[in-house]
Amino acid sequence: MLQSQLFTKTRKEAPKDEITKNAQLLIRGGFVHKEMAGSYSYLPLGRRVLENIERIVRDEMDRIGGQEIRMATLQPSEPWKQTGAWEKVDVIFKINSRTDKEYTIGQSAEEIITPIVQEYVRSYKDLPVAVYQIGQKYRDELRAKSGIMRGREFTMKDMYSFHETQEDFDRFYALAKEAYLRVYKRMGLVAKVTEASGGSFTEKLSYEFMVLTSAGEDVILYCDSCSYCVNADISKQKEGEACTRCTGGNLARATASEVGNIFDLGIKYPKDFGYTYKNKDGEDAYPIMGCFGIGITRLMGVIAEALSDEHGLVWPETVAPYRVHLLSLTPDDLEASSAANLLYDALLDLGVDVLYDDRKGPSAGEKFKDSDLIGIPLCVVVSKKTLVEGKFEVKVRSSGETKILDRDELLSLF
RNA sequence: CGGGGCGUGGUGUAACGGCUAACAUGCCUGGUUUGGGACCAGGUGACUCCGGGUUCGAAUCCCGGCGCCCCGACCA
Repeated sequence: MLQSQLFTKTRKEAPKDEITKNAQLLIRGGFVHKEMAGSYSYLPLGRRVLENIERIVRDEMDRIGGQEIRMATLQPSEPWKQTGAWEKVDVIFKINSRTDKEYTIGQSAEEIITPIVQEYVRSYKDLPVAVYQIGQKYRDELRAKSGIMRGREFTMKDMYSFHETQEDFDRFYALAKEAYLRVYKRMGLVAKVTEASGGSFTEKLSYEFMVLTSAGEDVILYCDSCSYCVNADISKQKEGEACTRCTGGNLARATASEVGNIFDLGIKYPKDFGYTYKNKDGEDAYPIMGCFGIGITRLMGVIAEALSDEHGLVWPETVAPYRVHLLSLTPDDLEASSAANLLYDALLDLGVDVLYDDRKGPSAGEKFKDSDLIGIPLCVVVSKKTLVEGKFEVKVRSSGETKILDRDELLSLF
């Protein structure tokens, strides 16, 4: 991508009403545009980041047998009334057509997926099954906040699984847990599996996946020795007390952001919809159901919060909008600009995603500032200074480490 | 939803109740520059969030609305 053609521009200053780092940096870098409180548009750079996050999530869900679908976002009110959610869940957006028919726009999809699976999965031979989607969710939050981290519209991966037995659910839950932890790790984040309330879903505990960040809205207590972690909301223990799950560990306290969760739904939804399958003995039985969420847009915000520095964003390679930011410092110099053009083409030939700052106006300093702000992992500088020896400067955004390489050395990095 | 704060060119700010609403940045022209948001000159851009009211006179004071942010509550 030629940066001279990129329609978004960076900004020196963030809008004054954005306090959180994720919103400030993402707006300044031209990744997102705010439409209203809790609702953002994703611009070229931001859209590419989201796509990369989605790719990782999709990859891991497919790996544990998830089947991707796409459910309707505009949904009938009836199934929501059937389960009681229409009255009980206050974040549901309710809309009326001009003929006064009631609809909702999806805030979750248990009410949609259960009847779909019911139609096809009728035998124990068809179980277990796990189905997921990645799509927009809409929740009538009383207060949107924290930039893109808590909006009224957001992107979520929601997976639903159906099982014959509790044991089989537990087996799949363990698989999903590992997949979730891989998802976060691949994005450069460290998540903790946290015991939490099941909300209005279930009496049982649920598990939340928490990334430690000061921008988070949850408080967790975690053991400094074992992997035990609990949401402070439901913990009977306090910071500094001894861990009850291991010997020698003490509980530490931290703010964190929830980037995923798992609920054991039991047989609530199959019961509500009269969904039974035939078991081995030919009897009708309710499948046990689980739901598994990952906040895609929130992950983008958490990465922006957790991995940025005073100069701007620092994207991990796996989610970065481009892999290389190629800066042509002296585009008016014929020799330098043709060297940059050749390098750009060579990188494209190798299949490397490159943002090429070929702009003629901005000074060298401005290009460096922009590059730091946008946060692409590798910055390659083409200028007369190093070109006299036939070399290029390569800078790693995260560490600041710099190397002077010739063309072959540079291309061999990819 | 309770409490607090804030609404002025695209963005960030200024302006005692009183002159043509100022400055920076951005954007456009031209020139000069090119290793950390460089410089010079000219230009563009605002019904001061909306609606009422007070006043000779309102960006400024009062009332109502709307919007945004923060704290809390809430959070499938």
